[in-house]
Amino acid sequence: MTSWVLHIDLDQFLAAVEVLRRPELRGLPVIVGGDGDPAKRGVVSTASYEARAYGVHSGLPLRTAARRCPDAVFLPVDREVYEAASAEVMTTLRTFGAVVEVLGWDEAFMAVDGDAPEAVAEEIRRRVREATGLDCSVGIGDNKLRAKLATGFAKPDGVFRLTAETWFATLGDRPTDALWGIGRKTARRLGRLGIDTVRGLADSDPDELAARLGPVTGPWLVRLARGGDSSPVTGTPHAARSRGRETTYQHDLDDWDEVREEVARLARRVAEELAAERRLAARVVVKVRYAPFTTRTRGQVLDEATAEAAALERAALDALGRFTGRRPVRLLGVRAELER
DNA sequence: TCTGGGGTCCTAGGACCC
DNA sequence: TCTGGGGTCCTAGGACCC
Repeated sequence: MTSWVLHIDLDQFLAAVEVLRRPELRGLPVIVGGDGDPAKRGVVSTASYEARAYGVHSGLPLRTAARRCPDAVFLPVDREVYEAASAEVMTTLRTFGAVVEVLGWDEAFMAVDGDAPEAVAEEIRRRVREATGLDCSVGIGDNKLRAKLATGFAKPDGVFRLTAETWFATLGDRPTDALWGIGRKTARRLGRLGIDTVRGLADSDPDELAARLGPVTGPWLVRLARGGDSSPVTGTPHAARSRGRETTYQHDLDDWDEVREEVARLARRVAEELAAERRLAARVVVKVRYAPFTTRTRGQVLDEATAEAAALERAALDALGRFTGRRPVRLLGVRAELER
């Protein structure tokens, strides 16, 4: 009996949920992001396939999206609705009796045994569609990494299998940032070392890369390019290591009294959430993003672990006091690192 | 391209200790 | 007193992902 990993990924999730409750939007370019006003600061969370045809994608500033696709329907992010839809999908996946590892709102891994993973994948897609009205794609792999990457080839609304045998034929000539964990910056660093493709990275010397990119990162990158991944699919959700809140202001704050007030407010909000989850903060980190987008952080260790609002507020304000710059601020954040 | 908000993990450098 | 080397811990920053 063969063991398989399936990676399930909902297609254009946020946009698809919005179309479900407003069927008249079907077939239109739909862009979900920020508070739905493309004139404001914010980015695209999800664009429907119709909107993607205009070059709109996740992470694109809303203003730019509006310029590229002026006829799009812009909608605000509605967390609760997506969380509910996501929960329904995950419940459906659990009806298979396999281990399900949730990876966020719209993704999950499943560990499946047998000789017909494609049949299981199609059955998953059928049940999800029936229960929720949502389409998903399924990647099949002999480990999590290959299953995850397979999904990119399965989309939209399909199934794709990627194994050790087909790895290099499928991905060998692709740029290194096709891999899960390599982004633009790392791809450019690798490029400067003469490594441009997945195959090139796979053929690199792990020790050489360790010396240049770090003792853990170097060898890990080579393993990644070879498709190696021995991490298990785990159903046990792991406890959060940190909890935070941050806000980008529509207009920069230049009054430092207001900055202090906002940091205190964010700290109290984090404290509320910690108390509700019965977790304690060990350290508080304040983040300040100045108007030209330079970001600085300062941390403050707590005398004892706590979820008390007054203590978190005091620590956050202490940390804020250690910032030297008094330039206009576009974002403030407070994050609690939790006691293990 | 005027760039969200929620996270996680790794690295470099300094402090400190023997 | 111009001074080594190794280990460990902490902090700030960076990269990445959804």
